[in-house]
Amino acid sequence: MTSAVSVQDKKQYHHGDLRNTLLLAATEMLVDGGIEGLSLRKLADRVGVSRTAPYHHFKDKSALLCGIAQEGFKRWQSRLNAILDCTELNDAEKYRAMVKVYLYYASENPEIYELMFGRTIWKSDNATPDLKSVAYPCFQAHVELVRQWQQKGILNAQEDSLRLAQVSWATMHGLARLLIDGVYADVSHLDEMCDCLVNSFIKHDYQTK
Amino acid sequence: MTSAVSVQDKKQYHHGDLRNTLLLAATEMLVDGGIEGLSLRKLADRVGVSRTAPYHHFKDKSALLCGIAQEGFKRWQSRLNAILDCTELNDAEKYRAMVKVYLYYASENPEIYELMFGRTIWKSDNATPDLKSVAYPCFQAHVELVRQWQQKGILNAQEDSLRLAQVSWATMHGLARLLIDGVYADVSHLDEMCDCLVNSFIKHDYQTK
DNA sequence: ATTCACATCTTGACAGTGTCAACATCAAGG
DNA sequence: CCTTGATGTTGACACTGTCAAGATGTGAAT
Repeated sequence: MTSAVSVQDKKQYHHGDLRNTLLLAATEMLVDGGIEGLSLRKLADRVGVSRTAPYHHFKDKSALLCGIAQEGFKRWQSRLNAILDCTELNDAEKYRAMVKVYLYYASENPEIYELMFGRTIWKSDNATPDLKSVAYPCFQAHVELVRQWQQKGILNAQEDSLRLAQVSWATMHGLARLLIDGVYADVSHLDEMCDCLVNSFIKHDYQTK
Repeated sequence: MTSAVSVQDKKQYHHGDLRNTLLLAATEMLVDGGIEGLSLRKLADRVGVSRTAPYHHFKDKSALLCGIAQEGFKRWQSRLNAILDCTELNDAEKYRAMVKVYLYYASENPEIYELMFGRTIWKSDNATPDLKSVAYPCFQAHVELVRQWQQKGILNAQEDSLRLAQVSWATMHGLARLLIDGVYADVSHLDEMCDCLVNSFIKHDYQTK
């Protein structure tokens, strides 16, 4: 019985799981307080560790934010897969469902969404290689989806798949930004806007709405 | 001839036109250096005035940024009007032209665009009343345009005008953000993306491309 | 013309930030 | 055992936005 109470009671010099603890606490602080309100010093304080301790786990503040964004991508991807794997939906319904889930995810996690796709990380190439290795395939998968939907006659097959993927993503992205930043749109009519979006891209035969 | 040389030579205690000078210099600093690189202190230094002088002309940093954004809205509106007033374009061509000019304006003035529509100002309601009085009518005008295009059969008349205005604006906005922030799109295929965007919204009879 | 009020500009100060350098502590392996 | 490297700590620096108090000039009213 060398140290029976050490796990809980003893304040240990080495934290043991600081990296994860930081990511978790930072995400919490992000939810209430926003990116602007998140400082490394307050974060360290909250976790009960010195100001510069985080620097042994993240190169700089930007790297920490990339870590949070990464987690955001994973959660989005699992939500997306849940839709694509759903056997009760046909392809057109899957497209509509994807759009709605995308926008609900964005409006429910505005700060994380900002990190995933905002200038904070991407402008001036602050993105970690790790983050890129999640973010890029995420879009590649969308391009592939668009291609399939085009083949099935749901999306306009005359357009180049990559361009259509960029434009359709941009529409979701733009709507998400307008909602999150509170410019020209708010969540009160989110469903209607989603339907309007889907109807604009989907071929008329499938506009079951 | 009381003070013939005073305008240029004398370093005066009172600047005389500080507000405009600040706006101008800040815009310059914004172009090279980005929002992150613009600090009130560096700005004041550059203009040759003390740190806190700007506070007599702008309530805080945010108010200064609002001033720049306001100027951005004015310039965008004049560009838009130039298109709408052009007699050589039919209505469908005007829509296509608007989209292109919007995206070129955004990609040519990324930092100003960020101020006009980005979270820096709009998140947490930092926008000046003055700014709002330019930004809101700007969207109202877009709604009205959409309504007219619907009546002329260019845009889908079955959709609610407001929703369609939000979604179509969101598409331009989203594309602009992807371009500016360097996520999933770059300017090298801007024209193609614009055409793809227009084709997605415009009725088939008018897709002259 | 003098005075008074006000707009404008200044210096000083404060709390906060990210990050580097130097040092302390501890776990693990030769 | 003792060295090595991962991890945590304190001190320091330069930078930020912003407030308070005082200096300076301008214009209007007396």
